[in-house]
Amino acid sequence: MSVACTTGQHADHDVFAAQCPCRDVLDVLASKWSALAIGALEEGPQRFGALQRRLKGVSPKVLTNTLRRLEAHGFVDRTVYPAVPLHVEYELTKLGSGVAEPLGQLRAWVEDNLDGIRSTGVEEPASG
Amino acid sequence: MSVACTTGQHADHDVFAAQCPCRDVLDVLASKWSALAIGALEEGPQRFGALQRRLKGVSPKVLTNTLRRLEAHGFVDRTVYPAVPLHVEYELTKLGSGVAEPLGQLRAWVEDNLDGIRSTGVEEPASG
DNA sequence: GGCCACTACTATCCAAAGGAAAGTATTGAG
DNA sequence: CTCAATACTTTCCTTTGGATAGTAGTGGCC
Repeated sequence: MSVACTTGQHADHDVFAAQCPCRDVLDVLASKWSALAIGALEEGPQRFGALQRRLKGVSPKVLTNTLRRLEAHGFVDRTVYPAVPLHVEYELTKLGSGVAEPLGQLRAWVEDNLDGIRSTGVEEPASG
Repeated sequence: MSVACTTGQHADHDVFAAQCPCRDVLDVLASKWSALAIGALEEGPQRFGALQRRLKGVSPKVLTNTLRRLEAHGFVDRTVYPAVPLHVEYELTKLGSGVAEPLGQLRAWVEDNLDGIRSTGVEEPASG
């Protein structure tokens, strides 16, 4: 039995198929900022500003976009407290907590194996 | 001088840090086509054309780009057999096989949970 | 009353990446 | 010379990512 995409016999879901909604979902989840945002939210509900500080280097536009996409797919809940100053909280849904596991393993793998990975900025040994 | 990741102690590696090479690696791996390409290559070495057929809907430009990025980071090996017609084979390195695990779990999660996920095409329910 | 700080975005401009379709290079068959 | 096969590369256009600045609402300060 192969261990590839067709591991399960559930329906006709196949990430390798162009027309499967899987593809869309994979596109949303398999992104740097989604993986990081979901990872940050594993620590509990957080506000926009806190997420911005946690995901160092993210611009507010991209963070908003990321969170809205995750919200649209049901991975995070967005709650507005109309207090002063405005207060918005993001938290993982049950679905979001579920996907946080494989995403966390990916992040952990990267951190664990970084030393064995060639980085993008690697220079070719210029001989001479 | 060195950022949190160049010390050799993976305890210092932090994907949430902007300057950490982790970020680069995560960016390469956490993409739709990378996850799919690595998944396809789990089944064994494959040629460009085979990968193109397996990753349904991918354009040759994007597939080339994806494979070259994975190669540059040491996740796949590219072997050219200068026969006629030209023959090129891609296969996972040891590193690639390692990351195939968390990536496979992500793909599997998507396929398993698709029924509970709101798809992209969903419009915001105009309430009121 | 006016200004600043705080919070959460939204807008703008530019560059990089994604995607569809056609073209390139090589060589044997006909 | 064209046809076929393989693996890209090129072109054009749209989408997304990224840096920076501006918007909106209210309380505190002076």
